[in-house]
Amino acid sequence: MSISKENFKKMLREKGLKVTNQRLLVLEVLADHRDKHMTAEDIYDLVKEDYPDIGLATIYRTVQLFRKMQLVDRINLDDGCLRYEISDLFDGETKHHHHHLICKTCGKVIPFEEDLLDELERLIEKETGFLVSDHELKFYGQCEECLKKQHCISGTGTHVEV
Amino acid sequence: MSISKENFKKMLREKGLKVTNQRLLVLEVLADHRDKHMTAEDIYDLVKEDYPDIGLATIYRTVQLFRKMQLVDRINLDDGCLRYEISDLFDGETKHHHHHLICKTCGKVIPFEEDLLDELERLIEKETGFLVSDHELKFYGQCEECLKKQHCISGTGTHVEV
DNA sequence: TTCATTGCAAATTATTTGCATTTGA
DNA sequence: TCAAATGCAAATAATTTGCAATGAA
Repeated sequence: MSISKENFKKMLREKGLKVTNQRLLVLEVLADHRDKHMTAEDIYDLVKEDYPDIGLATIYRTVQLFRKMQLVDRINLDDGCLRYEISDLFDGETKHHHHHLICKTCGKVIPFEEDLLDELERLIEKETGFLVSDHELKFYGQCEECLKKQHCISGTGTHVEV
Repeated sequence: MSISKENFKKMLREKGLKVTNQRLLVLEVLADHRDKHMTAEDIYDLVKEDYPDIGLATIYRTVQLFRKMQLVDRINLDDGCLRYEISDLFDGETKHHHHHLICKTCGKVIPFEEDLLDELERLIEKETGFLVSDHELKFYGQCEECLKKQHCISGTGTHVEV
């Protein structure tokens, strides 16, 4: 099951919510940046290019709404802000849920895909009765480059996309 | 390899750092609350009982130091604050690294132990060259009780220990 | 003595909220 | 028309930081 832009509009209307330019633009920006980890500020700056009057509060309210609609996932890379990415429910492209490898030295964030966790989810459901709907998995360590040059200019820990 | 209280003092001295009452008390509080997820505020309140003059900033600086010393792990349960627990390196008790099941309905946090991730860590190291030193895994969903009484008084989402 | 540490208060910063105004249905 | 949505500014709240005073070695 996949959600298209038209579906999205219908979903809003069905709930008595309104289709606004702001909502469409936020969705578009997120869809155009699949697999990037976007902060509210990042989204804000991009939407501003098309719609200079938008307010940051609207971005926050919109991603909250999208999260409830299961249109975006929130990720936390422990750098002091929350990040958002469009969910695999939107627009079909079957994207496996991925994990993040976070380099403690240079701050780089590397995505890693695999399905081993499905097995674990089933184990949890059997053993605890807890119904899993989502998960977040982060690995901390050192990336290949930083391992090579151990004398790597001791990084800032700032978020870096890969 | 396990770190004792004496080891801890030695580690500090070796680095030219000082053994203070505040540091000893924070360590003690954390050790006495294994498997609880303690906020800085929680630690602060408990240390205050023995040492009423301690400042909150000292708690923050101390857990930062302990993290660098690998004495505590930091966990993020997405409730707006960071939590700390003593690491399995301290005082021997072999505690498996555990994961957290977070109930979206009532906010309960259930620990879950297993070792499946070791396998995954080895896979990552082989495929990406990334050296994993730690991980954090959270599952979101609904706990058994909330599933039963779906009409569960729609929870606050506040952190609840189990 | 001397430099690391502390407590306090002020600063920082991501996110949320109140409210008057605007806008989609 | 009218409730939902927005932009703005102010509020919130966890964490960090500057600095003078304190304390461990």
